[in-house]
Amino acid sequence: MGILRKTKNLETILDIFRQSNEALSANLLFERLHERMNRSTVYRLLERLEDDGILHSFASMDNVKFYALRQDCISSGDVHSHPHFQCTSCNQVVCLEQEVVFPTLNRMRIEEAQIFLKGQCNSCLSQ
Amino acid sequence: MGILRKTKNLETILDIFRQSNEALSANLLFERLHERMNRSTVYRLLERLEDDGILHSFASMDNVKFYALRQDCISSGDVHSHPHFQCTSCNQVVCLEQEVVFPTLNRMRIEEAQIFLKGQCNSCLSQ
DNA sequence: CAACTAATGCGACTATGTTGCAATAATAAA
DNA sequence: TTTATTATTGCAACATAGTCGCATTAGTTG
Ligand SMILES: [Mn+2]
Ligand SMILES: [Mn+2]
Ligand SMILES: [Zn+2]
Ligand SMILES: [Zn+2]
Repeated sequence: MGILRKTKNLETILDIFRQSNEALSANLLFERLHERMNRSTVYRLLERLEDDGILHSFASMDNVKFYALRQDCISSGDVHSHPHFQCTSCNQVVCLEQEVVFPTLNRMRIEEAQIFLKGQCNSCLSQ
Repeated sequence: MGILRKTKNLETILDIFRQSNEALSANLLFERLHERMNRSTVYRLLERLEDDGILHSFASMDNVKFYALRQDCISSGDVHSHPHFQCTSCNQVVCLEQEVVFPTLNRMRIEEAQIFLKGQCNSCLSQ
């Protein structure tokens, strides 16, 4: 798969991700677009951008799929993953820098890992 | 909150959790009940059992809420959490024993943490 | 037993996400 | 530039997970 055509909608969505370092759900994105893009299109573009390796996705604790720009990451035999954090005050979701490595455990082969944290973000703490 | 009345439905659901150490979603539970309990009742009982501290819940990577019996766990200032694991072959979801402690980070106050792992479980690996 | 009210079933509803299809627009070919 | 090709879009209908109001049922208490 991958991006075949560079459309206006695709550029619009990419710009939103580039203009902030937040992670966004399809619905949050849809709201920021002031509903000027069809809901299906938003979902399809997010999927395409993930297939293409430009975005990555993860599930929030509320069972909502979030997307964020993919940073280059280490690859090796072990599974790598960075945590995601949601502030319980301002609700912002962000990728945390710190990479976590999951060593192969004795009794199971780990292939994918997700760490999701909730709490108070720095800017909400200092208010 | 908490359990006020010990009903048949409640016992039925608790028995299913006690008879295996799996984690289950509302729908998986509904299927195991051979649809002999109303869907809303399943959701409501899961919520009640969680409020009462008998079950705990977490989100799977597919954005589905899973429940499992709550084991007694350490409490201290730090946030404690055990990982959850889903086998990509047999789809079983289980709680892992190992506790993970999240120390308070410099720039944010962590209040809740979730680790979700996917891969091959022991019994699927040895086949 | 009767009285009280939590729990249940039912149906309608919300939120999130998916899909088929005809129309549109990005790209390639002429 | 114009035309042809087909990926992308909007739309509507659908799917799945979960919630809620309300009348009925069934634990619990005395
Ligand atoms: Mn991330
Ligand atoms: Mn668990
Ligand atoms: Zn915040
Ligand atoms: Zn397995």
